[in-house]
Amino acid sequence: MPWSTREIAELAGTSLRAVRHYHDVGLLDEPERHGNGYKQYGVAHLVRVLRIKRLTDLGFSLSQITAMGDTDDHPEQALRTLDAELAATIERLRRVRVELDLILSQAVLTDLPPEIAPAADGADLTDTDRSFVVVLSRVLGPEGMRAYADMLKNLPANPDASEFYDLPADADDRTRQGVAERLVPYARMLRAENRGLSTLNSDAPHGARFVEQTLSEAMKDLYNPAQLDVVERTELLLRAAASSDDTTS
Amino acid sequence: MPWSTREIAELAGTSLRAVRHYHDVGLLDEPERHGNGYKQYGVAHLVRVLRIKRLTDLGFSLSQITAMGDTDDHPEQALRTLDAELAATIERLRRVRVELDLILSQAVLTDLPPEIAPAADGADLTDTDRSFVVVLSRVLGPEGMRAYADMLKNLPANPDASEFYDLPADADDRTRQGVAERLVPYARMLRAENRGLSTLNSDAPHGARFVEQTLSEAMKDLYNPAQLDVVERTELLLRAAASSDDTTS
DNA sequence: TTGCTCCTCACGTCACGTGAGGTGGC
DNA sequence: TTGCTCCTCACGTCACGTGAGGTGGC
Repeated sequence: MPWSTREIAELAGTSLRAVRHYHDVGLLDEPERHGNGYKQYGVAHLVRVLRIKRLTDLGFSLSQITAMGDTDDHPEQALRTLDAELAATIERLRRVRVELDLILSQAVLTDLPPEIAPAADGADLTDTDRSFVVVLSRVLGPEGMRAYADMLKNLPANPDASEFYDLPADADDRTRQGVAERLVPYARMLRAENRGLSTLNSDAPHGARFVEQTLSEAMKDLYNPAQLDVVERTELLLRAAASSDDTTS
Repeated sequence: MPWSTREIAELAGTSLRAVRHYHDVGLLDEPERHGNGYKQYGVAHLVRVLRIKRLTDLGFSLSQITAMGDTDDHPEQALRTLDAELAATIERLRRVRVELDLILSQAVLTDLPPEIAPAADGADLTDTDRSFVVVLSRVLGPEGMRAYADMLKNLPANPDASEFYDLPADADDRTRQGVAERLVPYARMLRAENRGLSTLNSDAPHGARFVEQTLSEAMKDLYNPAQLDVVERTELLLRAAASSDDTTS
């Protein structure tokens, strides 16, 4: 007595549905049928299903197996190609694991890119800053990001910064001007450290113009009107100081 | 000016369709729209998409990311679980590669199981035998297969075997009887070697009864009527000899 | 009017899993 | 009649890819 569909499936260590699927895609010939319509599989079918099972277990797709045909000889080229693909996949997964281990060991935030994360660990960033850094990381290239990370590391603690972060949206004119003035020395220092960063803009993935637009967009989203006004005022004060330097020199 | 769908996609290093898919599955809130119906994304959206991108790159599924929610803190348990899964996947792929290398170095047939392949290399099997071995390999467990492989290795070359393999389906009675008689000594030897194999039937995956039915089914498919008849005659001759041993002893 | 970008359906991919609904022999 | 196995549709899965057909501002 020949085997039923369930039986070859079990003999081959696969599923009923898989065997039927192999019929559907033309990988496996349909066997003769009994009077009641039941399929009757023979040894040839079992051998075929076993071969398919071995090849899928190795990682071949059904279309690749179709391409190999029904011959006994092993397709050396296909095996070598698969081997190379497996090697590449393993390498990729290994790298992912290295990154995971890094994240786990440093308790580093998952949304910060790995180059910046260690630096950000030292300087304590607000949520807003963190968002800003995330945007920066995509807008600058990896080179720019390294420069930025360096800057963060060398950044001295700034007592006036919290005054800026805590500034309410409806702060009055005098308050804004005061904060801006106290920020000038700090901003000047940032500028000095910052040279490398601005020149690196040119190798950013999307071009310098795009970088500026994107960052200004990000700032509009992240800071309130009073803070944006303070940034503008600080900018003006810096320029005024620079031009008075020019005239006095 | 806020970002368009294509723009956040590019900023996040993903595709237009992926961003829309994240909306569809509720991973990403839809932003405000412009008068013409165009979506307008802000920094919060970009940060969210970047987070999704990082997590999918690490290997999380979208439903896992959904389960993590929108919080900044990294889900330590999820990261550890993923790490373990990656380790397991890498191990599995490594084992597949070892098997691939074995197949490649030995030029071994892909449809023979690895335990038997080296043995089969020495004894030269016909196509029919190979099919038979493939069936055997599934029907006996790995233990049984090792025993069978041992038997194959110790199998002395048999000059009368080819007479059996070449037997035409319409061979006459006398020819069949002759072949059967010449096979008796060889079959007796096989039986002796074979003890271990028969006792191992009990630990086969499907039970001893199933093993016998399956193998007899395989033989009916693989050998012609004359050959099957010879097998039966050899069997009878062996039994007759055994019982005459009993009476004489 | 011609291009370009945006939009919303909606089907396709891959290797099956999982019922739904019906049949045949005990 | 009840239970079991077999059969054939046919929709679901997962993370999007890929047109199809239409709109709005230059």
